[in-house]
Amino acid sequence: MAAPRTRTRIQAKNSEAILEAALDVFSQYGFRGATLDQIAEVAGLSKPNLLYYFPSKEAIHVTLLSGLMDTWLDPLRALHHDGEPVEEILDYVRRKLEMSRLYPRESRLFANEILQGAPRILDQIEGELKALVDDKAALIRAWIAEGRLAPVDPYHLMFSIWATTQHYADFDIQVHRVLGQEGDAPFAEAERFLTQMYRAALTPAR
Amino acid sequence: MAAPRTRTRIQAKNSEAILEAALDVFSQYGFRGATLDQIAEVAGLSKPNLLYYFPSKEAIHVTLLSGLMDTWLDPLRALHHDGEPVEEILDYVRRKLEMSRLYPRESRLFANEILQGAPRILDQIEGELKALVDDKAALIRAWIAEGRLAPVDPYHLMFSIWATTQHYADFDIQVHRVLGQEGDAPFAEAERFLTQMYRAALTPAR
DNA sequence: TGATTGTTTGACCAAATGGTCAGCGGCACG
DNA sequence: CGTGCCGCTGACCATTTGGTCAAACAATCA
Repeated sequence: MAAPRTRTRIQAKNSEAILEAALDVFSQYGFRGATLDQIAEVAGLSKPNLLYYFPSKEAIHVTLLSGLMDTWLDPLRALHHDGEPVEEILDYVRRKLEMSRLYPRESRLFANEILQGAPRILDQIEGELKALVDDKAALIRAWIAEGRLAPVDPYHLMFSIWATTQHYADFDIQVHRVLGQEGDAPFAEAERFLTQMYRAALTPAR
Repeated sequence: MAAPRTRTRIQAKNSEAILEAALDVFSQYGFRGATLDQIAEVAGLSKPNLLYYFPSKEAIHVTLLSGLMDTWLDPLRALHHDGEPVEEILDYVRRKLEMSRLYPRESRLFANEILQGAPRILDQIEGELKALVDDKAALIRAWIAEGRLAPVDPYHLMFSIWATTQHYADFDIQVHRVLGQEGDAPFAEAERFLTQMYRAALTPAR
């Protein structure tokens, strides 16, 4: 829709390069802070050429966000009702943390957008996202009713998982500076900590 | 330093109005996305008048951030070594959550700055913040050594507290839309959830 | 080869943006 | 009451920004 249908190789290559560059720039400066010139430079294209592939700055941004939401929800979709509840949720935490490690720019793009009031993805939040969350909240409530999970508010449980895992992508600079570490070390530590915390909080008393 | 020394009443009033307006605008759009015209309009002053009180856009931003860091660390400073460790930390969580509820703009301003690489507060992060965190981490380690707290990584514990509490300010729109609620209701629920979660995770096995 | 379609760009534009400045008005105080 | 400083503003400026367009250039295929 926003991008021309990817027919030729050139189109495929350049559209990809633009989105890749835009992800870099938007995720760092937010929508209003990013400029087409920056994106063009990172993409190795001229500004008019960008606008040959996308009708506007906003179209690039929207394309990125839409394409992203789907991927972003995958870890939650994979929360299945078979399996041990506590371990299922711990797996979800690990998948979500892995997303932060592998796709920090995507996480920041999201954070930026929501910080600014989510003007371009409110629909998806109230639609897809809410529907999926409601669905999984019901699953969690069922587990709790069966006594297989400590009684916790499923919505705030999910919020806390989002917050703690995305923190390592979004606040990456702070984490590294406070720890005085570099690279992926914090992620390994975070996995241990979060596993331990959520296991303690979710294991039902017996 | 950045603002002229507040001598007269007019200066006090206008400097305050400018910072208040700037907090509004910067916290919503980030530094690059905010404009002086916007700030001036919100403050009810003319743009040249803004620049009579502050030498530049950046000076306003820096003034806000510097003044903020101190307040922001207060809840952590209040973590005392006397008292029951688990309850001390739960109090800290509640204070931090209360900050998010009362000062969401401040939280977003911070989030925006860190998302963008914290160019203007890296020093304070590596200085004040790190020093305070190191100090409190030692306190937590001592509690653990005494067997009064479950053995957890103190740094990642603090990260998780920051993440979960600030989430309710920074991702406020998402929280409200997913819950289908308005107002402060999510904060009351969050307090219950976080208290429960951290109590479970921090209470030592016996 | 030539015609057609797809791709790229330099030059340009209007609007917005951060910032300047000369001067005007008003408040305070001797 | 006058004079001097504080507060304020309209007009202005250079630069940046999103976006346009005609024309040049490349790829493809009959």
